[in-house]
Amino acid sequence: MDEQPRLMHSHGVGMAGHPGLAQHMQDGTAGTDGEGRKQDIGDILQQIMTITDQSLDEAQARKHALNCHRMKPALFNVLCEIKEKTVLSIRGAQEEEPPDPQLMRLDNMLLAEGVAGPEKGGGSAAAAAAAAATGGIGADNSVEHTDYRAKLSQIRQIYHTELEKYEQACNEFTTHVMNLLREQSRTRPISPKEIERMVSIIHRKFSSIQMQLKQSTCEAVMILRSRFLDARRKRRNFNKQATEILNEYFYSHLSNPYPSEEAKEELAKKCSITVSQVTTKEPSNLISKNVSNWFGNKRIRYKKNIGKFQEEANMYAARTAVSATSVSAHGSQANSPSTPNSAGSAGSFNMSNSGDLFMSVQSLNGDSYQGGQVGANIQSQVDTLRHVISQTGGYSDSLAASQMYSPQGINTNGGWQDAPTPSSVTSPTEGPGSVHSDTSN
DNA sequence: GAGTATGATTGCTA
DNA sequence: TAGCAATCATACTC
Repeated sequence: MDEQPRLMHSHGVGMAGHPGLAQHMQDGTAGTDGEGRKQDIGDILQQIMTITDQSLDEAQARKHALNCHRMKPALFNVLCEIKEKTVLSIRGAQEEEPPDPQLMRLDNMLLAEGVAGPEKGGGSAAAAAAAAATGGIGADNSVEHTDYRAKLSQIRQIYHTELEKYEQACNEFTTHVMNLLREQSRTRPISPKEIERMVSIIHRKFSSIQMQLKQSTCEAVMILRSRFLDARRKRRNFNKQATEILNEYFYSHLSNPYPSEEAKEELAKKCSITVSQVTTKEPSNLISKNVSNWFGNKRIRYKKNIGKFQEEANMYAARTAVSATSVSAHGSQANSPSTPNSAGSAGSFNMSNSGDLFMSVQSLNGDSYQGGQVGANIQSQVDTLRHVISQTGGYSDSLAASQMYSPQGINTNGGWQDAPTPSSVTSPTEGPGSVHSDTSN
């Protein structure tokens, strides 16, 4: 039996937290004979093997007895030697891992959004950027800005609460495992490296949970951002007055409903179009863009379904006609909306009183109307009067029976005949007067 | 909740 | 680049 010298030799390995054990081991083997030791080791091993079958109290008592056993230090020493030999196998796992690039991306994003790191006003930078994208000013916007910040702040709060919980749980669990290992180190050799490794395993597990938290937080921020920035979600109908003004212009320029840039801006101002209704990416055209949209939609929808717009056209035509008559009768020189594209237009666009329209004066179709300074150029007055006349049967001879009203300016191809710019109006396959609907709706 | 109205966007053309 | 046509997405109405 060549074990004796090894049993006697202590390497002092695996005494973590228990420096006294090494000394105990060195002292514990003196004065024993070979046969007796064999018996003792057999007993100890037997007791260890059966300890799990016992009750907690019994096991504790047995453990205490084992710890006090005279052969325990020798056995412990053997275990230390074995441990020393096998420790090489776990060395590879000890190496530092490079930081996870995905985790870094998530961290960076959370920092940029103001969710992680120091409080930066609840993501005000991001909110400001988003606000800039939608125009940057206006009461609506500030409300949305506040809303965005509140929601971001909520996300931040949840994130930090959860993170704190995870960290606390991680610390508790680590402490628990370390205590367990220290306790176990009384009966089996456990190196500090082994404890470190165990701790790092625990940390890795918890950091993967944290990564999930970071990922879902990022997703929440992205959803919030996209909702805040998505202009389509923020569509607001123009108010009634704005629609009146735009319709007024449209029907009074039916022969050429293509307002110039200046006219668009003037209309936008008159309509008090809010920032939330301006969603172009190009700041230079912020205001007139939605007017362009409105006219674009109007032209197409009017052309597609003239029948549907008949009544509306009559109403506005009548209003404008009355206005023109009134203006003419009073000999006033009303400034009219400039329509550079339309022949005969003159003067600058001025709808200064259009906000007070439609009061007191009875129009041809019974609507009330204020004979104010409605901006209408000569061409548009002619258009309107023709329209009214056509409605009252004045042009009946020249109109096909199916065409209650031949819209001024729309040619047989569906385009506005005297409009120089919309040269691409070629697609309608049915003539004006046929009823379409906006197919998407 | 379904149907409709309407402002905005996208892709294309001239 | 403006405008058309189709489409989307939301608001509004019943």
